[in-house]
Amino acid sequence: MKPPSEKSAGRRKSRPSFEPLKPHEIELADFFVRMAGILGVPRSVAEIYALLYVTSGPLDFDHIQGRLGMSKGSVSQGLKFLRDHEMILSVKEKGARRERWQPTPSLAASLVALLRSQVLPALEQAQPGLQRVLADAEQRGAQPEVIERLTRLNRWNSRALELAPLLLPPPGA
Amino acid sequence: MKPPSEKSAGRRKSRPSFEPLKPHEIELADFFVRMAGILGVPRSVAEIYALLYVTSGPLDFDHIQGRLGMSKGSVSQGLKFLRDHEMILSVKEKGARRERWQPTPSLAASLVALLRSQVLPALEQAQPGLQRVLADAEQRGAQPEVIERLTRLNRWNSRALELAPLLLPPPGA
DNA sequence: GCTTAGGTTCAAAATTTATTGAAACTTCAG
DNA sequence: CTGAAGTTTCAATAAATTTTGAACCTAAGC
Repeated sequence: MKPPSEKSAGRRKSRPSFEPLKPHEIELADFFVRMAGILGVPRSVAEIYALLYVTSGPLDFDHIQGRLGMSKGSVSQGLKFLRDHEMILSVKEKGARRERWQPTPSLAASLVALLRSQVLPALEQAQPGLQRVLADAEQRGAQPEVIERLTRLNRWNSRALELAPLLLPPPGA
Repeated sequence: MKPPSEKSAGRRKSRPSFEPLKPHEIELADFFVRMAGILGVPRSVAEIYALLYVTSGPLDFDHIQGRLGMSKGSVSQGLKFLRDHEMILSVKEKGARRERWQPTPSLAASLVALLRSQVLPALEQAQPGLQRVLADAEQRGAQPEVIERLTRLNRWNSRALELAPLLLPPPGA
């Protein structure tokens, strides 16, 4: 028994009216939302990913919006985020107008890309500042204890920057 | 030239009036704040840690509050957080009333403790739910593609839980 | 060229998270 | 026991983040 459809005055575009998430889908979404929360990724993004993850085929914009009951803006931004971090792929069929999305094959790779994009810039930006702080401390004849700490911090930072490209190969490897 | 001190009517307790952070201290604090941000740790906590980190001796409550220009509540909560995550140590001198704080020797260990406390509970809590979602999918005869994904997710989760105690030994190891 | 499906942008509104400060609690010295 | 230093609690407020939705692009088809 289909729902009577929203006041279809003259039947214009047969708005599909999507189903809300089923319990097992909600449960998975919750998992992704919690995990994403640790990295500061917003709920809506995690929900989109989760939906694509439990769905076998690729989904288009309207399906995502409909099933998650989310605004256009959020879907657009969420897809952008996931795209930028290489967590989803577009599977545009030939001759078709709309794009359809599905998760990247490897969730592991996706997470790595995400981490990369969050941590690396911070490390890079910090580099000169940290060096300056250390130099400053040495020059002012700070306590050896403090110098030691700052030195270690600098070493860490440099090493992390050296290692990063190996562990987290940039787009193209 | 000391500041004239706040309306000292009769000189009661010689309120110390702490210096604001110096440029190099601010720079380091910024670094910690940014890094902390990635893990969702609030600014005030990162600032406290940074201050202890660039200071040679241990600091007491009032010094922290004074130099950071922060409310009592924030300092108390911040210290609690850092304590709970084993990132700072109390060095109460014998016969003294107040506690004095300094960073734990190993920043690495501190970070590990922090991660541990954020990630582990999420993984643990997720375990049963994820298994349920997978069982559900199998029972409903979901697409092999989806089953495959959910299986992998479960494997990941279990492995992470097995490995966790090795890499991140719980308090006492 | 026009029209429009399909998406994006972005300022305003809603929500979440962090900070404050006054009151309450604890503990030690006397 | 009393007094007060030292700290914690927590409701109220402030700040930061997320979501929304309506206006605005942009390319495809006619």
